[in-house]
Amino acid sequence: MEKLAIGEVARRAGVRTSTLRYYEEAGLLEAPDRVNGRRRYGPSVLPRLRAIQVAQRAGFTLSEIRVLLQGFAEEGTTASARWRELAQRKLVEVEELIARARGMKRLLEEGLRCNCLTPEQC
Amino acid sequence: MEKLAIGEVARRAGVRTSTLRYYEEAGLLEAPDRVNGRRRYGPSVLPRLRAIQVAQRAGFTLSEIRVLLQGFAEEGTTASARWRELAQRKLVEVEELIARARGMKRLLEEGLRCNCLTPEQC
DNA sequence: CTACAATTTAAAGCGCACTTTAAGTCAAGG
DNA sequence: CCTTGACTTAAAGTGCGCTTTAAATTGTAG
Repeated sequence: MEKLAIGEVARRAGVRTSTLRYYEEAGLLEAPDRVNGRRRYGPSVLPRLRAIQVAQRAGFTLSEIRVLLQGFAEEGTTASARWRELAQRKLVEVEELIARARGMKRLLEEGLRCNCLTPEQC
Repeated sequence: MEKLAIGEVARRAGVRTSTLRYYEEAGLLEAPDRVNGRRRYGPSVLPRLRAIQVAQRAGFTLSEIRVLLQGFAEEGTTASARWRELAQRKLVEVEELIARARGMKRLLEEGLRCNCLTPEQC
């Protein structure tokens, strides 16, 4: 039997059981089978969780990831087309984030070079 | 008379009146004088608000900014020494942020180059 | 059999930076 | 006089991604 209990999935994926229930609630994971009321996951949940983690590292929010992982395409839109579109948009956001962070860095370095007594007078 | 009503301060600083009350509550702004129960701000609130905005753009949280703006130094610590210390630490954080964002960017670009059908198989 | 560990649920809590709401006060203008 | 608009307060709400709590139930080991 390759059905995994929630604790086992959590252990293997490196998340908490509460996170798995939360993801289910949030529509990121399908509701798994139940045995005596307990969740029993098929092994495919593990790559799915890895995909979620990768997408999170790429800066997607959970609700964006939910859209990314949805199986059905709208009118002639494949999953990969949807992914491409979202990734393209996210890339712009991430580039903006980098630009903002560089701005912060410059501000901080300037602030450190400047000899003002308080930031207010700077 | 150079005393400003809260709405005037908000307009000039580009924030909401609720934000000003919130900053007061949070210890970022001193409680101003009152006339008939209404707040009357001296003009020095404007540079202070600008300082807060600059610090926010530099990535400081409000509670860090509160510390930054505190007039009193601990034992032989001047305001600028405290600022330097916090700025130094924040610089490290910002550099980490930039590194993470670059990681995201790489992930996204790789994902866009790859021809997987779904992120799960990628 | 009994104790323990894992599981279940719904609901609340958290940290951040505010915003919104509701109900009330007050001054100036028409 | 009456409306309008700016102001007051305390308390609750927002969005995000979870975590924590409480109380109940079940499977397993000793």
